[in-house]
Amino acid sequence: MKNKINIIIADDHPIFRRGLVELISAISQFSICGEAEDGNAAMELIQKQNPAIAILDINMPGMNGFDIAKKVKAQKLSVNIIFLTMYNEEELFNKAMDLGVKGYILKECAAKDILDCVQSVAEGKHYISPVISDYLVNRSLVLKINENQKSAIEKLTPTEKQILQLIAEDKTSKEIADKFFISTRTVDNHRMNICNKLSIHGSNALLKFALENKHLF
Amino acid sequence: MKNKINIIIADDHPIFRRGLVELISAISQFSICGEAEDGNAAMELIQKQNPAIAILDINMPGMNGFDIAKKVKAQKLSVNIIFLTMYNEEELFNKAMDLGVKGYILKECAAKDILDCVQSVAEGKHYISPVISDYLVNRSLVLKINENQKSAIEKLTPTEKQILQLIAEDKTSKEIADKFFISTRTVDNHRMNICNKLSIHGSNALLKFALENKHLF
DNA sequence: TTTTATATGAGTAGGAATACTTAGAAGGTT
DNA sequence: AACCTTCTAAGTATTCCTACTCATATAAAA
Repeated sequence: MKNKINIIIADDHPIFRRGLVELISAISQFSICGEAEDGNAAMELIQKQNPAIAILDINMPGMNGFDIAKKVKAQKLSVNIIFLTMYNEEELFNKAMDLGVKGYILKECAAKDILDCVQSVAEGKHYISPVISDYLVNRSLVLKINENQKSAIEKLTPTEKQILQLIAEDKTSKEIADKFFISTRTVDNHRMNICNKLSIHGSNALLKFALENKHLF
Repeated sequence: MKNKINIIIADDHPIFRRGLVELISAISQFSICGEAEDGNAAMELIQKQNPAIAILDINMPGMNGFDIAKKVKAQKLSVNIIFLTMYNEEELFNKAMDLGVKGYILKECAAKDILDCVQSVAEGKHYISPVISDYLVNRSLVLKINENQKSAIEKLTPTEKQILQLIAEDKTSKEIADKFFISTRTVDNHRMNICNKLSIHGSNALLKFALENKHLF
């Protein structure tokens, strides 16, 4: 391994930090190029050392992990951030994802998990503690809300479904009519029938519905 | 624990299956109510035993894991499915998610991870092997495509951004005008300016853009 | 056989967004 | 002082969609 992966670690618990440093530096591929016990020191380290990865405790004196992630994002620094946290809360996790944090692991995780995380992030991938992967699924699928609509979609006739499909693909009524060699008025009628069956109303209601639910049909 | 959680296990490797059974049945909360070494047997077990959880190998003789998941979905059975697989491929994972599979873990995972997975799924949550959580993030965020548009959004003036925000929230020009006590014509002009800056054209172009990119602003 | 569902087409009305032009007022920049 | 940006506003025209009603043909179902 010629080029080691530079990592900085920030955690205000000395003993935990010590354990983490030893765990990671035991891997020849990784190199700890800095340690910090508060957020401000961590931010300085990131700016000066330009590490590949920064492992940050969320709760720290001075700047917390989120403050650092925001600043990194604003300044477009290249460091990949891993959050290491005690608590398992959906809101914190979602905020972290929005800030582009690459790794999110709980402190209760096994040592192997933490190393896997650093490895994955070093390869440019995300790594999320599996106990919080449920949140991630909630983010990506729209499960609950769409359960009703899902059954409503089943009520549509084949032609109606086809038209809904094309609406989701950004086609106008005229384009759809031309494609099927039918009148735009027919398409209009189908649109209205679909609206009624799905109980949606208002301007561009169908387009909105189609865009938000195209994964369902 | 009065009511144990009933689990069936299907895997065509006897030794692995044996290990899994012992691992899980060691937890008093869990009860193995059936074992199968091929997909058809597994499907029968699910239908007869109505277990809370089915742990399925993807590659099995007869029906594979996906076939079973499809049938379970079609028949609306209440069993929660966990996939246990050797290989780490994004397509398989995405298919599994679409079929409503609750747990997805690699066989290389630690015993603790597998137990955590069963526990999470028993609680109705999802549990995804962290080494594949990257796929999940790719599903939920639209990262790459929107990188260009991200910079374009920066060109908007504060007022324009605010209006774009409200468009994404499903407000009409009139509603936006009323909210800010300005003319709808002013809002119209802002809309047009935004369209020009973002280089988007066509009917309802802004609404489409706003809905697809609301996570960016 | 009567009814129902589906697909087709049209009339009329109005709301909403896009497209393009012009223009005044307020603020800061050079 | 001249210039530029931003926000404000209006005129005019067109396209698209929604809303409601009516009508016909066909095929399936009761």
